[in-house]
Amino acid sequence: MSDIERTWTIAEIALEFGVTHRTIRFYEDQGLITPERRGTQRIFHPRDRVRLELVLRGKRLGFDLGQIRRIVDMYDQPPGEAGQLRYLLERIAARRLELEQRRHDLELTLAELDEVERRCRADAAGAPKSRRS
Amino acid sequence: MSDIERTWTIAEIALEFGVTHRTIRFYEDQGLITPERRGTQRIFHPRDRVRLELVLRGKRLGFDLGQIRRIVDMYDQPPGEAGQLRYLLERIAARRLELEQRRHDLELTLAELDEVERRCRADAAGAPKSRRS
DNA sequence: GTTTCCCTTTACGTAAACGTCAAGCAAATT
DNA sequence: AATTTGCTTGACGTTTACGTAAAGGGAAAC
Repeated sequence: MSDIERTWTIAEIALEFGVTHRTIRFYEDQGLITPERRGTQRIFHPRDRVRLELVLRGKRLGFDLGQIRRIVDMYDQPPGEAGQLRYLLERIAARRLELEQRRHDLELTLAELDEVERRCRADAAGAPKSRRS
Repeated sequence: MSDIERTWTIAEIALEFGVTHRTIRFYEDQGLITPERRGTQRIFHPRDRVRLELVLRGKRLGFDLGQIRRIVDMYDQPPGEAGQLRYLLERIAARRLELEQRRHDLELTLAELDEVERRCRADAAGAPKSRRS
């Protein structure tokens, strides 16, 4: 009776997330997503959607697919032994450092954009005749 | 005595700006810089330095070389040419949107890292299989 | 039963931004 | 003169993230 777990086809996923079939199959090749196979067809479950979401966000953040895979792999680690947990914590810490560095660069870039835009608008407004560097 | 206009060699420029010779020649191929040629050698004038500076800043801001080319070309054109300024402002606005999306993604990711870490620590405390200090 | 779709795999192609030889000129030094 | 040093021009190689075409399966529609 219930949609205990809806599933999606590759076309639906591609449309919804704004990527092509090729992209999705490529991500599967890279081990970023692992949709179920019914015969030869791919069946996408909610967890595949979550992972794809993470992948796309990682891309927007400017990570390459290798790094993205390491990131998404962190999310469904089996709660394992203490050693593994410590290792995971280490990687989380490292990733956080990276992200915070990135955030810093981002702020710098936005500030520089503001500055360029400011000068640009000054040029546009200030009856420009000649300019010095 | 009259350093009325100092010039630089490709090696000096490369060292100073932290790029390789290959990069500089590539930028020349792309029409981003046009150093003087004395015989077969390249002679860099202050204006080449200015343009290279613009190129590198554009790269830091995340523009591709095609966009950068349009931007640095503005440098030689009648200052304040309305169309060109508008183009630059458009690119800046678009880039800012991307960066702000990125900042949002960053916050989400950092928050999720916190969450993963929290669960991870709960696991470590709740089901300790081995102890280590 | 055949056409129509959607999906599949395999495989080669592409673009950006250089890297990396290879081979050679030209001035400076020995 | 010979060597070294710095610069030059091709020209092919590299990586990432897919695009694109070829060839075909399986089921649903006609």
